[in-house]
Amino acid sequence: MTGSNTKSARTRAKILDAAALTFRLRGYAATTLKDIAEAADMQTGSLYYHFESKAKLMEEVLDKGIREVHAGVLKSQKELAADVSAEQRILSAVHAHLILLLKNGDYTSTNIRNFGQVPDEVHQHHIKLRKAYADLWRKILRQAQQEGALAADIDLALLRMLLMGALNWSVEWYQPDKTSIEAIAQQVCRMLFHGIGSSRPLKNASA
Amino acid sequence: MTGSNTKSARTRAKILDAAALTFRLRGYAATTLKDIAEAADMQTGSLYYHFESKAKLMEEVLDKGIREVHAGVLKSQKELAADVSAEQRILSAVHAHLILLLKNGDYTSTNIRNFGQVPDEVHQHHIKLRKAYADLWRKILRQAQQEGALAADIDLALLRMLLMGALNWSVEWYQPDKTSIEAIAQQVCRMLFHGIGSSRPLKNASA
DNA sequence: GTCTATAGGAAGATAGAC
DNA sequence: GTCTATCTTCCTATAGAC
Repeated sequence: MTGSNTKSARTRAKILDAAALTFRLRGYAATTLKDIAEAADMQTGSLYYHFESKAKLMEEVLDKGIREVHAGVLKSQKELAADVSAEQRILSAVHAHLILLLKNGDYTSTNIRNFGQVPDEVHQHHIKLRKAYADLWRKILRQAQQEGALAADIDLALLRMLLMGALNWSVEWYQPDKTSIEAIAQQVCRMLFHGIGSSRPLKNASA
Repeated sequence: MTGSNTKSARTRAKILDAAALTFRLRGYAATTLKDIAEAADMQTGSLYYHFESKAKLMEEVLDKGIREVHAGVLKSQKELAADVSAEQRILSAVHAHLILLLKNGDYTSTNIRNFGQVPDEVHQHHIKLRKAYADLWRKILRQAQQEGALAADIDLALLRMLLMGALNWSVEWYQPDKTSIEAIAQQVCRMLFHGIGSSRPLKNASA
């Protein structure tokens, strides 16, 4: 019945939202079910009608976080015209990742911030989805390299991890009222493709 | 008496090491004083002779983590010959940061992984040291730009945060038996300065 | 479906013997 | 300085009324 619109489904969604928010702010262990219940305007005991444990609740939040960012990046790629450059495709993926992380964000950023510190069972359960998302990026980068848009000697695994790190870390510093997400994505890609050194190709490179 | 070699000081250091290790693995909230005591071969109650609370213990671990990486990067800069290029200086700083994070690492990586999720009091206490470390990087990058080694239109604040993100994230993926830290640092700097695009300046650029 | 009440356990911290 | 024992509090989870 996922996604149905019964009252139960709506309450369930409200709890999940509250959990994502609270987990993101405080982390898994430091979040109590009372915190979540308060954020969802309920009593602690009532949560158990919808979720069997704190761990299961976290599992769903983490899963939804990865699914959202995965779907967002995938969509960004499908919406591109067939003939756009590899740089455009990567810019689009970077932008989509940042949007999901920083704007649509409690689920995805809970995922980023807490993945390392959940109970083993939750961690294990979640690994497959993480890998699937990593595979999407592998594919994007590999294609760019095969087309010759990325230098042949770039280590794609290293590049991917550095890029994910640079992007994911933005949850720690991003301020909505400063630079726009789109501007950040553009600058990331410009530095990435053309380098920060003064000898790099100039100006119109990112147009 | 910090750094003295009395028995008390040695026990204190042993507890701190155990705490850094355990906090890094499990996070602040999920770590119990019993965990720390076990890792230090003591009983829980005995910890209180040396530290007044779990929060104070975390404060010291976090402080030591930043101090170590700050000192390491500073040392890397002082040891360079006066005439090395900006790229060399940054490579050296990147390398030092990674070494502290990945090799000498429980204090620094506890810091990276848990900074967002400690009690407010601990967080507040720690902000100054974080800022001082950020200032060191600001200075390194600004100087490189002033010398003309970084393109004039690079946003240094953004660059710094992206770079810290890319480096710090390595605690999540680094495997000691794969690529060496030195090789990672070199590749990071090569991609960073010259870009990943196929049009970038070739080969000897990083020599 | 949501509430109140509470069981059962573990956590941080303290007291006092040695 | 370190131990054992314990206080107090808070948390997850369950039971049963409504």
